[in-house]
Amino acid sequence: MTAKAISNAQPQRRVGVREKSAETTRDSLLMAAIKIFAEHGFDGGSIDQISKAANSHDRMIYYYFGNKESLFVAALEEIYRRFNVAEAALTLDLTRPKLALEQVVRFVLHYYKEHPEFVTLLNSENLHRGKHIVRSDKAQQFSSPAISVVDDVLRRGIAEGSFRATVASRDLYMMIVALGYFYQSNRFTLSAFLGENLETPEVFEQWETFVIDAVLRTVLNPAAL
Amino acid sequence: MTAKAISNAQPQRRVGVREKSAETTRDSLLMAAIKIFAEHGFDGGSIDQISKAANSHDRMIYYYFGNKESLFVAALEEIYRRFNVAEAALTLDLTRPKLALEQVVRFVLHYYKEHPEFVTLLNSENLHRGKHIVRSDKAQQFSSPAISVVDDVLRRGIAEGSFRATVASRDLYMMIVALGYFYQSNRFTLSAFLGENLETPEVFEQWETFVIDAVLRTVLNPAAL
Amino acid sequence: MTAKAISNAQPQRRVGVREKSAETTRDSLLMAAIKIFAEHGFDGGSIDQISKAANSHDRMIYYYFGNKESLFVAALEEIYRRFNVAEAALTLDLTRPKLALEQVVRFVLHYYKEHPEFVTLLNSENLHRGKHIVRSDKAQQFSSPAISVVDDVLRRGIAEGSFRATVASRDLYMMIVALGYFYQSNRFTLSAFLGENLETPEVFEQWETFVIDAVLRTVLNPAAL
Amino acid sequence: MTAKAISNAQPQRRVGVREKSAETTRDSLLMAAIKIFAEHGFDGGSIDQISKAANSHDRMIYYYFGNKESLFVAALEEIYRRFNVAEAALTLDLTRPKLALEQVVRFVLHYYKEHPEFVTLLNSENLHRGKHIVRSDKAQQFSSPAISVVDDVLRRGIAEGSFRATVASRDLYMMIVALGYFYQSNRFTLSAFLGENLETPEVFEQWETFVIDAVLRTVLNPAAL
DNA sequence: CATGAATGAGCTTTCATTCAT
DNA sequence: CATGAATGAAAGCTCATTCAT
Repeated sequence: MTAKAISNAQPQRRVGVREKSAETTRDSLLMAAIKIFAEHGFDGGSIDQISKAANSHDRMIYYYFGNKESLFVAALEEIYRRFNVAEAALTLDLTRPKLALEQVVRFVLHYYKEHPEFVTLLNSENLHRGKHIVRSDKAQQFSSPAISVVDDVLRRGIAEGSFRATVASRDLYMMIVALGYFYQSNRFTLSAFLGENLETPEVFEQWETFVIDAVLRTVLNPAAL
Repeated sequence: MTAKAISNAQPQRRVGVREKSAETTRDSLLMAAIKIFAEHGFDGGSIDQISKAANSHDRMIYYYFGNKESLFVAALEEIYRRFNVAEAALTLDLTRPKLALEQVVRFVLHYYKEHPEFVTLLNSENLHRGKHIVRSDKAQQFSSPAISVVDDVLRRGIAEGSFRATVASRDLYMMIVALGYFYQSNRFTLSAFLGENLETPEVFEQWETFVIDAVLRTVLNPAAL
Repeated sequence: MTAKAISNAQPQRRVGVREKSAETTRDSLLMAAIKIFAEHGFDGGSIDQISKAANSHDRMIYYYFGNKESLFVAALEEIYRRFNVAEAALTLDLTRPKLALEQVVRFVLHYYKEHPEFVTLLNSENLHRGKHIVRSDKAQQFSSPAISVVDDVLRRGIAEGSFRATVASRDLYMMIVALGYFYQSNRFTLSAFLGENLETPEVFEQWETFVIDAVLRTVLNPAAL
Repeated sequence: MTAKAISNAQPQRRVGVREKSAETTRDSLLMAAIKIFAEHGFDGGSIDQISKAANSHDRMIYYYFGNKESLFVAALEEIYRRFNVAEAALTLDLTRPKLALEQVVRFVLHYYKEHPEFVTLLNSENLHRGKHIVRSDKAQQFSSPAISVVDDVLRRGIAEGSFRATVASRDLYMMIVALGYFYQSNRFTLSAFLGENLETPEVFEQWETFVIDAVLRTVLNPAAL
């Protein structure tokens, strides 16, 4: 699937090359679905909005995806795929575990910031108690890469002696993700309640520094601090 | 629950002897709104569902709250009020900052676990970019108690010498909340991806222990570890 | 009923003098009804709009008028009463029938222009095939003064010899009213179709001159032209 | 009725063999809209009434027209189109201007009598201050034919010497239309007030005779009377 | 004299979806 | 491969009106 190739798919009508046309329509519907579901949630986003955003028709969604739920599942799978692609491109210097861990934290925080649809789609899915994702065959395989990256770094640090041996990679992974996710997910209510706009670069950087510090202090042997 | 304290009670009247008083109708609509909005979000929850859950009628919601959005705002205000009430009941031993901080973490994690509506309502509000809460006059005052509790503990620990002086109370507050919130908010997708059910007591306790540890390591002077 | 005394009846709450209070509420509801029904018609105007415009409550309309239809009848009667009051104040020089007829035309055209509610309420009533006005005991008595004025002038002119004897006063009355009413009633669609704004004073005056001319030419003996 | 000529037919398609073609559905909705709006006005006529009168469903109105207002605009355009079609079929003997003018008056008065929907729809539109018609691209072009017919006759009469040169065609047009329109539009309240049923053929004919006389006396040179 | 509470039916509009080519 | 047409249910909301004090 060539996701990047289809943004602004306005003139997809009468494309000329017959074989490409189908893929283009399907893809632009999927892109539109991600956008609309991210903005309005599963319930708030309508089939009509999506098909219009894709310069297509309601009927095409049923043609390609069957129904609204399956379209949502496809959207979820697509954003996870993208996350994994981005993460795979992350090259860590495992010989320096502390630095590598810092890189992981930075990557996660920036990815969430630059891909708010990732956060809102997952929120929508959790509101529905994960009922869509369990229908996906690909669910399990999505998470493993992410957690294994953390696991790799953690093992190296322990082997090296700078990291504490009692930290579970699952907990460390969840900690990093939680601190990145929450900031993005709740930035509107937080901004209102704290009286401080969390969307300014300065506040974000301050948070990033704090999170790196907190993660390292959690993981490092006191001697290595 | 002290109904009189509830906000926006426009139609004031003598309570009288009537079986189903106005106070009851308004309150049961609000309780139902919290329940339904928590389960289905703002878009997914319908006026009809709510009025039926409250054994009342659609029309009454408009009579007491004006429209769906104002009802949602009232629901948000109510759950924040409840959180603050619960937090106010928390008695901390400020002479022992480390223990007090642990108590705060435990309180937050348990409150989120036992009040999932708090999490889902806030998620729904953030999906709408905080547009409802900015309409609330009470927004600002809600957060201050929560963050000031953390601030108090932090100051004491710093004064005592056991806590590092460079930690911002806002960051510490957000860290605690993030680690509690995320676990609850994303437990369904996390369970699916990790292949492990996060709703079992054992996993929760393990997480709680980890969070306490992480928070303390972030805050404590290395010497005090 | 002191209709003129109640415009801007905002501070009618806690009026002090007990007896006046009721009349004030009833009157302000009636004034509001005329305004709202005139602007939105019988169907388009709501009980709620009216009671709010009168700084009162829905319930009061039922208290004073019984239901929406009776309120509309009361509004119709009131505007007819006002028209007759205004017409009664018209002093004609019957010794000069031609001039008197011109005065009648001017009066009618200006009354419609300055009382658009008269026109829109009657239109609304005609849309309902006059079903409300037939319920009014006062209906018949309303028209007689108006037509008798025209009749008086016409008789004088005929007696004098300047008017043609074959003109029926009913037709003459309808002609005058039609030319005044239509201009006001249809000014929006006419303006759109003619591409000329009929609400400017110049265009109105031009029309007035034309109507006077047309009426006189219809009535006068050719010799008297 | 030539359905293809109707405006705004967005969903174009092959007519096919289906029993209830789209053309039929759209048209019957439009016919029903004219009927219902004419009977109850814009506010009084409901989408439900219209769709049922057309043996169709609410949803189809939104499919073909978008919303209630656009349906009303389409109805307005259609009745104007019909009027113009009828007028175009009117063949006048311009060599005899006096007779031609009489024909125009007769045509207008009869058209209004036989098409009461024309009157009530325009009244409804004027109640809304012409807000719908200004949205129509076709507004301007509708009136020109009507007024140009009057203009043609008037010019001929002036050229011939029988008509006065100082009469404006716009005023003459408005006079004719006003006298026809008002009789039809206000026949219910007029009947009530005059105590005389304006719907009987005799009274109508008497009025027609009077109007022809009034119009001619307004236009003719005294010498030609 | 006035009001707060309640009601059921109706409103316009949008929903996800299927039919028939 | 794609489309125009159609559908029934439900959405949020407003309607005129009555109850009970």
